[in-house]
Amino acid sequence: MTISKNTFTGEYSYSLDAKGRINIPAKFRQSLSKNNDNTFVVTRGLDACIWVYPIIIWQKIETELKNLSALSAINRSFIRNAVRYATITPYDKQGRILLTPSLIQYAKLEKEAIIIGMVNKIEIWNPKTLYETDKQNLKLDPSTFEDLAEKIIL
Amino acid sequence: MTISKNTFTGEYSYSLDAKGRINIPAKFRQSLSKNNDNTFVVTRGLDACIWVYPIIIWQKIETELKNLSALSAINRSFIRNAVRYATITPYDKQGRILLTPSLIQYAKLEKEAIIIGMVNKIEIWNPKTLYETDKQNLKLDPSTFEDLAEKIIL
DNA sequence: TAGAATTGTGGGTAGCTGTGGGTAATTTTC
DNA sequence: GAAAATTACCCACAGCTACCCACAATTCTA
Repeated sequence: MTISKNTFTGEYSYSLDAKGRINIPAKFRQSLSKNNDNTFVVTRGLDACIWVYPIIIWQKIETELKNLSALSAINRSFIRNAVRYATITPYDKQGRILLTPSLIQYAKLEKEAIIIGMVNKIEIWNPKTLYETDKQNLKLDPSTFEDLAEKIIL
Repeated sequence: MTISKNTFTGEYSYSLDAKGRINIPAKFRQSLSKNNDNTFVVTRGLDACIWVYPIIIWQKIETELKNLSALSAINRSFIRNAVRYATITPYDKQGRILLTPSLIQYAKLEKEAIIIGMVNKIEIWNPKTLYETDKQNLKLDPSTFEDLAEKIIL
């Protein structure tokens, strides 16, 4: 099989229900390798969104974090945000994961949500916040974008 | 076999059906190497068209994206824009791929569509848009082409 | 040139997906 | 320890998608 596992692409529109559950797109679930045990890890993203990792990938990240120097301020901040709010969440028979109230509040999620595949992780956004963030990003240094694009996009 | 694999040339006219499916020219499918599993990746082009990659080629892009650190906001934004419109699509027994409504809208596709081989990827255009873009490009500074000519031997 | 195979296009349907809600089990509170 | 609140697990169902078949037009072959 050539299709790579634990890799996610595409943008989907889903809805958060009254119980705080949200469906993970079927395509994403099918992309999971079996040793994930139908389980994700959800945590705060560095943007105002929720990050969802296959548990296998998350375990690698944890290992790397242990090796990071605690001296750097950015590392400390990253560890604090990423690890502290991380929750292990298996999905139910319908393919939904349960989000904690804290994460829902952090991402300002309401009923409507955008789910984006980010290659090795998944992002869950409030559509409005995503739109605002997109607008902000246009102001980032365009030459860096072009450098990246020339290197990566064929 | 002399023609190199995963390489596409020529221009074809095909039609998008009511379900959003479009046929990939048989010659293009035959050019695919077997490890593609009859699968393409479709995404937004930089022009108002749809880009179609053999999945093997796309996976190189994915690998590069995975190596970008998520600590940088520019990287995150770049990854998001690069993959958010990308969908993995195997073609059916008749050789058709399924386009998402979002992509169809982006390329302003109607029933008639032009499919162009662009060496390592394929472009799908609305004929009108292609015609307009061609006209625009004639107005570009001819020295741009000369710069390219120095880099690439035709 | 005639027959055979392939190609492009249309449509039907079984099964899956996304969403809502119910109930029993568990935990919390007083 | 009993009542209340929360959680985990189950079922239902409408809408959609993936897959299948059909067929005409074109291309290939002998």
